[in-house]
Amino acid sequence: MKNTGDRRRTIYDVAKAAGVSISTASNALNDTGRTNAETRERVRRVAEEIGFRPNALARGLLSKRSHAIGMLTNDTYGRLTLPMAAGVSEVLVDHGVSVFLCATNNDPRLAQLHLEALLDRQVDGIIFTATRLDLTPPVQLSRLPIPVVYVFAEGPADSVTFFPDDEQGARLAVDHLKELGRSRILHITGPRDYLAARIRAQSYLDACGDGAEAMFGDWSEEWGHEAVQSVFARPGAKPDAIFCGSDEIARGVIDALRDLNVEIPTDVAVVGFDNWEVVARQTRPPLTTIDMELKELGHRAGLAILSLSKGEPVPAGITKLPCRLVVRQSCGSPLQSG
Amino acid sequence: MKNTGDRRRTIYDVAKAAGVSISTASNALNDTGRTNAETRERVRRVAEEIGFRPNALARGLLSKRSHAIGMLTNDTYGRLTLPMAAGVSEVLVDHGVSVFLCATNNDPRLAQLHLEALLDRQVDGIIFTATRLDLTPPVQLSRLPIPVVYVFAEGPADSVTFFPDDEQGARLAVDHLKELGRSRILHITGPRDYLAARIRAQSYLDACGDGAEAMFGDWSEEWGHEAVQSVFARPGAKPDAIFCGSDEIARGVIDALRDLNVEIPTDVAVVGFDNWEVVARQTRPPLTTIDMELKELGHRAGLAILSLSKGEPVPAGITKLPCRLVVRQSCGSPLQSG
DNA sequence: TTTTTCTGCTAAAAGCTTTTATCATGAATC
DNA sequence: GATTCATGATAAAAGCTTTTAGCAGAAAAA
Repeated sequence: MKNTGDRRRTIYDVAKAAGVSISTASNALNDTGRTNAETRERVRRVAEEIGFRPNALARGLLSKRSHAIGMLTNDTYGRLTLPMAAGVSEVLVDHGVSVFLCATNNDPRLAQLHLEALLDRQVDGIIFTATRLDLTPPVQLSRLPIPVVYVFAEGPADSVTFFPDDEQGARLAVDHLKELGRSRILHITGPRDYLAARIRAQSYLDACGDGAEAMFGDWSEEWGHEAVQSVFARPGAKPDAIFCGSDEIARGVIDALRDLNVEIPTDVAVVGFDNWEVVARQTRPPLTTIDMELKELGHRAGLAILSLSKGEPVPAGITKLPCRLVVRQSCGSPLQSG
Repeated sequence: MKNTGDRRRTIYDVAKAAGVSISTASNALNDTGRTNAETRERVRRVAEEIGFRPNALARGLLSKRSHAIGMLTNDTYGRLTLPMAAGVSEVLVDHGVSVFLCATNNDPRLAQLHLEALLDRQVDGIIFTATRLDLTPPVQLSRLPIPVVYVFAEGPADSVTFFPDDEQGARLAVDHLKELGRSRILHITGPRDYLAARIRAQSYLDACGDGAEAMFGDWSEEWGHEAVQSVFARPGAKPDAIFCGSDEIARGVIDALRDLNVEIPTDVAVVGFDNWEVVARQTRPPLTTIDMELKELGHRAGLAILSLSKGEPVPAGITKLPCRLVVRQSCGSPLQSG
């Protein structure tokens, strides 16, 4: 007889069926107060039998913790957001915390609406995420009565923020190329006004020293193509490796190299950035690239907001999570190239 | 003096500040009962001043409607889910309804956990979405006390389900090619065990009649490439148009054609399916393709679950939403080709 | 035996809102 | 002047849970 009635079972039903008071039922179920072991077991069995599940609304109303958080994103496309959101949700579901997803489309009115809805719902915290590091939220998040964590987005100075470690990621790519014996490494990346592009480029320049060249453009395949054409058209030594600021750019680079009959990886090795599987797996040859560990970023943000919502201290400032090198075939193996 | 205290303002604070009772305050704010116009205004002004916002938990507890819904997805990647989720959220936020996003990763345990959490939260309904039409949920959704809507996923016979109209979408593609004077149209698509692939293929065969050929394979670029190579390697007439089952396949097709020095669109026109902008915009030439209107699908699903949760009737069965042709440059214009 | 301590349980309050039923008050009707 | 009516306000209940304070009974200590 599992909850066949039309109305949800309440703790009152449990108490009645077990022949105890409501408080005893509550104590038995939550292991609070003093309860006889035998009674406790009976209450629990009855609760199970009639399919009792506590009402999260009533619980939240009393405890002032709703065990829900809001995730505010201004990414419409979802390539970055969904893996992070899945990571957040995955790590929190085991703590009984659910996630409201709010897509703001970067529209301040929509963002404000979502924010108010979240506050009305007494969420325990908010995770703000964007599609780029240096984008501030479309709505004021700084004077909120609940904690806020920023992931892949710029927060105020003293806020808790998680970034992928673009500097380390870029170094990973360059070091990999160097280990394979490449020395003339070129960097083709996105627009200079993207913080991530600047960080990666600087890291590349620091690692490669003299002769290094970073070409800024768009986050597009077209730009990768165009950049390679211009580099191979001009006189002078040609690069033997290209480190790209994104997988899309890498894709354009690979296409252009093929058009020029340049062999990959024999003549030129290519490394991408993003590990956007659907692109990186499909290039010919499959692309060696840098994974930003978006899901892990989500895990960390989720745990951070969880701690903050419990009042536990979390170190403020920017935490950079290491990227991971994913080796496929666009650089060759050390053996091949050696 | 906007809520500078440490605790949220309640209706009790409003009542006190306005010098009325709690019930009067509630009536004034919600336009219920009988209230003097002057009192009503005063209460509202005070509420605004002290920054009162009703507690959704208390409200939901009483009304038994939480004004929240759950969205259960088994898509890890997010290319389909996030646009739909954004659509759902966008249409519901104006009705004061928020969306819990639950990524199940197709793991029954995780799905069960999420489902229970949603029920505990008294959500007003659940939207289940998958990455393919013929995938059933990883958890039992049929005997729930709340309505369920299926989007882009297979539901039980009498359920409310929304699909993109693959048949019409395929016809849109074929008709477009025919209008441009193409007659030998080939279809390269994904695995035969995907319902969507079968529907699109059948629609194509119906529209093209004799000589039409549908090649089933993978949803990958590689397969598109491979298929083109084999077709152009065998003797006989070559196609003057290729309708692809996905943009990724189309991308492989375009690459292969370029390798073969076949001009696009002069020699062969190409149409894709998905309007996955990041792919479709980046092919050379940019891809004419079919958009499944995922956001609109989300809108409709959101409105359906809203109606159902209010007890309003919603026609059961599968509703197919029309796809849209997005013309770029991979088919040429009627003028060019005419 | 009387007092203290412990055990197991319970009544009641609190959390915040909406709704129902009730209560004054002044105006209108008889 | 007595009765009805309409108005504007209010007290209290309901929704479901957890927690606090307290109560009875039994066991232990005096």
